[in-house]
Amino acid sequence: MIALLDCNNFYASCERIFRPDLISKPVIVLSNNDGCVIARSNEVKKMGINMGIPLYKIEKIVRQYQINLFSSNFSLYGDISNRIMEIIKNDISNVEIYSIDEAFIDFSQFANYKFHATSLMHKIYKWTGIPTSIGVAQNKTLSKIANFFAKQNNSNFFHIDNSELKFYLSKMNISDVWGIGRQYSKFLHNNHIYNAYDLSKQDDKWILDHFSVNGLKTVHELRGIKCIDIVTEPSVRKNIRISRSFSEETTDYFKLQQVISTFASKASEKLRKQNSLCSSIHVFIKTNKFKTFHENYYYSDKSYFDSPTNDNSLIIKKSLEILNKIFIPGNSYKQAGIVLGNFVSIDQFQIGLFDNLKQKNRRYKLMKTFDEINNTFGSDSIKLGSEELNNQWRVNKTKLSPSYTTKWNDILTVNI
DNA sequence: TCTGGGGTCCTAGGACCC
DNA sequence: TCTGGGGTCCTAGGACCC
Repeated sequence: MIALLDCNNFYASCERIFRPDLISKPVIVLSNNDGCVIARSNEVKKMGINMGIPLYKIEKIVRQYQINLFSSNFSLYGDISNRIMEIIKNDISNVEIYSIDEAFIDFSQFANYKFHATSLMHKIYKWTGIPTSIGVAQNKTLSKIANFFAKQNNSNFFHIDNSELKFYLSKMNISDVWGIGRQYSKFLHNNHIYNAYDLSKQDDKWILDHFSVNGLKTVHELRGIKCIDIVTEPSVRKNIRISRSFSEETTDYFKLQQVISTFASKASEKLRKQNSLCSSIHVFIKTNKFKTFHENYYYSDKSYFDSPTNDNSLIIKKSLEILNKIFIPGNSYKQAGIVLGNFVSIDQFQIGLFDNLKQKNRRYKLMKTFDEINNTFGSDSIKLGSEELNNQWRVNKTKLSPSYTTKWNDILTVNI
């Protein structure tokens, strides 16, 4: 038996931890630059405000119902998430942290699912203030569905037995099934398949012809067969991507150089954290796609390193070379990003024929010290000269809450 | 009139997830 | 005026090999 634990309206709930006055009031969390809605409290969901809608389209309703808006505060959400996952892992060993607010938990050792689920949710709420719900079923896909019903019934817990599959799957819209996205839904609708039960009855060959093997796994799981395992070991990233939209468009090459340098530096820091070296780097800049009707708005190129690296300055240097190639003067850019790829583990690194080992070791030590300083004294304590000193023009977060749990300066003061 | 068979590797693009 | 960010996996097709 597999349980899916899901934090209810996670980002909105995080904002409420230190603002209990907002409990049962409408709360929205916005994307970077306060652009789109990325999390909604139940009150907001009931108003019919959809996920991903741009803020400017709902301004009237926001004013009318006095919805509380927040800029996204990922250091807060990440920290709360870590605490929740620790609580779960303390109790149960076989856990897959699936996303910032979800975990698959092996429940097969338990006889009384409801008892264990309820006590876990109770503990999480007591220790962190985050409300959660748990769905239990035969496999991952079905536990997602059970969780869906837990939320729908406001019961926080739901168990689906294999004998009840027909009943519940028939009530499950095809587009709400895990693994069925917009394109697949459209295709299935065109073929008169509307709910999860319909899908589970389809012929294997037909599924394989129109979907990938993952589609077939989903269908088998709907039939109650276990196909997708719990992955308890956190996997090493295969790509590291950093990109941002800007609050103001820019034509300034120098500004873009600073932005790309900063992204390259941050990405290489992540790379070092997971003990990897990258062999390729991909840089892109975009003009405003909502304003560009005639031509291409996406400019990018990819380049390879002679020898895999996680050296800040090499990665920055290469990224700026690419920027120089793709930059077109006169264009007004709205977004930029970099992706590091083709990783090798630092332990399995093959020394190149022309590598200067002594130099490499010195750089390695330098990077280590660089990271140690930033870890000890806070990120951005030191950075390379080509990076931005401040990025105030770049990202707009006017409604940012304090980082209550991760910054000394933001810690809560209690007056007695 | 007419051009084999069997394989690997890489990449771009498309699907999905949160 | 104002539209996010960061991932994974699979497949088709091209290039190349013998």
